[in-house]
Amino acid sequence: MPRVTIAEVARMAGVSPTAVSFTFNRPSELSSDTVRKVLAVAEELGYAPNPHAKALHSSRAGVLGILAPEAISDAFANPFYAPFVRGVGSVCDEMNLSLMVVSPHEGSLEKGITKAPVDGFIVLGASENHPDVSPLYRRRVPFVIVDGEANNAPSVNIEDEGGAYDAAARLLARGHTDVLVVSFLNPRSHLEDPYHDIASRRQKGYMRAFAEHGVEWGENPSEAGQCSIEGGERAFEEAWSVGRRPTAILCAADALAFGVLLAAEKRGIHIPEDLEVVGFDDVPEARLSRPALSTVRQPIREKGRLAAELLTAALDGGEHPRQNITLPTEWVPRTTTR
Amino acid sequence: MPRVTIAEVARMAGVSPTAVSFTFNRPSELSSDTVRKVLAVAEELGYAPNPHAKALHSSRAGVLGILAPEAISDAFANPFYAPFVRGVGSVCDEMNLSLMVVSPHEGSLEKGITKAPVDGFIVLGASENHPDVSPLYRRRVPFVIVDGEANNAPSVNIEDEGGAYDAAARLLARGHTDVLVVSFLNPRSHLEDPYHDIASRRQKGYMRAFAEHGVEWGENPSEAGQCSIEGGERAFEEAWSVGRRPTAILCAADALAFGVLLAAEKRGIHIPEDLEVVGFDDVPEARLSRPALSTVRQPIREKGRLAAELLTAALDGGEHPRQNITLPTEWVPRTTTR
DNA sequence: CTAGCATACTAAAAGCCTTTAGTAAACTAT
DNA sequence: ATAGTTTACTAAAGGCTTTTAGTATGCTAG
Repeated sequence: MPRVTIAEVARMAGVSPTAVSFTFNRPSELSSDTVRKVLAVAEELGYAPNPHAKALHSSRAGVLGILAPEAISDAFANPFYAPFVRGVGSVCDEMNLSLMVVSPHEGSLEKGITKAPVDGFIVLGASENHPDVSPLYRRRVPFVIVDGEANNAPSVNIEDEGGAYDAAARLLARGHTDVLVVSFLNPRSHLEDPYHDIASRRQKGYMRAFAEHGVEWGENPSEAGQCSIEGGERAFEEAWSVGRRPTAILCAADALAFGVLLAAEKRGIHIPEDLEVVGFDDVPEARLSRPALSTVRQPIREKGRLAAELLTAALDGGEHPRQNITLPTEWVPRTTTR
Repeated sequence: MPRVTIAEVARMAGVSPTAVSFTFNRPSELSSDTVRKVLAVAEELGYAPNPHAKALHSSRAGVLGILAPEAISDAFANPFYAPFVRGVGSVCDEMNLSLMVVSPHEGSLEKGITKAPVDGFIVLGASENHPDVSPLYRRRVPFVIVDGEANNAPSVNIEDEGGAYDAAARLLARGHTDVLVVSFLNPRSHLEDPYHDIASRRQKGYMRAFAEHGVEWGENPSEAGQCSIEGGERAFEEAWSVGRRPTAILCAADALAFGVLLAAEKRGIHIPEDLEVVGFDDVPEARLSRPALSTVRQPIREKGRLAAELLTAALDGGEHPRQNITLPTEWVPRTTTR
């Protein structure tokens, strides 16, 4: 039993397929009698235009894609994603679009891209000139870069380096001499220009503060691998097990800081008395954690929202508006610092 | 400048469109020389099969849809979504599918459904016989029900009532006589059979425990509206402002409990000494909260994963395997209870 | 009474791909 | 040398819709 098609509805209603199409798309061209009749038949048969055929013709699927650099199940382990999706989603909600998450297929992001029925992409964590992005250029799929370098495409970034510098400087001003930096690996780092991915940007900020305060960078950073709570726990445990005993920890993401907090508690370490901990992002959970996480706030939802707005603008205008936005960060002191 | 089509590649490579199609889909039918030549031309021109055309023909888009009962930006305010998406995503990752989130368009879920280029839906929080679901039946779009009643379609549920009863009974056993219940409103509740949506199921469990312990149900529940941290804060504030002074609070979702915790702290209330708090779900944040949330665990990722597996099975088999799974819940005592 | 114009509708093309059925050439077996 | 098979490829149909260009009807205006 195949799907009901426009032809069947047309036949049953005694009109042409065109009339059925008009009923749904431009009812003003038809007499109201005809519209009523067609709608009745469509309702009875359970007909609705095939979205694929529609998209094929109009090359508008009504879908915004988020291009994630990692597997979906890994991505949403990072608490950054939920508020970001909320931001993108708020635009989708208003414009009646759907939201699609695309990740590498068989290890190849290009395959994921070419198979995805979307109108445009929000590219997360890759620069414009990244190999993974070039298929988008060549296929003329509109896109917006988020957390990556861009000169020709629109982009949304935050003050990664400045925010990190500020947090580190405040910490070091309290006289710490052994500070552990816990960082994560960009899933695309083997290809990425190291100065453009956000982990590197933040690290650069930390290093500048270290240098200014005459604190040795030393063995830093401890690599957590994936940006998740578990990653933070592992990084802490690893550093501790090789005898590292810092008096403060700078985490390049809140997710890592949560892991550090959990692991430190397990070791009976008092925070912030014995150990100060600082995060980055200010995800919604930061104010819930125990103790509440001092961190660098970036406006995550705003970022998602702006990215979606730039994308829809590019979609409508046909032209990339080439707008490169950098959002400010803000120091948020809570109770993991003194 | 239009997109590169199969015809153009064929012309440039000096072969038929069929040969180009075979190059991508059934290369074994072609000599390796031809495949190489076509691939070279395709690469040069930046060609990839148009996903809409492909989906139109094969009626396989390679996309799993999650049908959310609420706006995307509201949905992801509930910390339940991230782990659920991780579960669904793990199947997508393995099978090279993308994941789409569909919410009501112009207030109508049916519009969202008919416009979405997906192969099947995971329906969240609606029963099989819900009006929003009937378009799926009629269009013969495969779907799986999650957190809703189903007899003909496959479904995944948890022991909502049993888990809630257990949590409430443990609490009441400690002699509380004034217990506030904070619940949320199902976004579809105006249409939903009240005994099938999860808030009602959980409430039923609470009520049973109240009755067994001879505790009055009274003014309960306090409605938080949206299932979010902010909703929990509001519900707490509202109850407090009308003079309610319970010694324990049962929250129908962890998100609400987090809000309660935050609001209680603001009022200087000590937890668990002055007030015990219990959640439901055991979202990842529960072990981070301050104090750590005692709650009823449901295997959220597992639930998402199973739903996706049932859906892909239905997609492949053509037939609904009609499997109705109910997962167990588990009491997780942490430090918001004594 | 005829030219001109809305109105209501339709035929056919376009959009891009996959697949079925089929052809031509080269090879194998007898 | 002939029939049969395999290999490598193509023409054309099919999938479903939207849109453009056009037809038939009835109406208005001069």
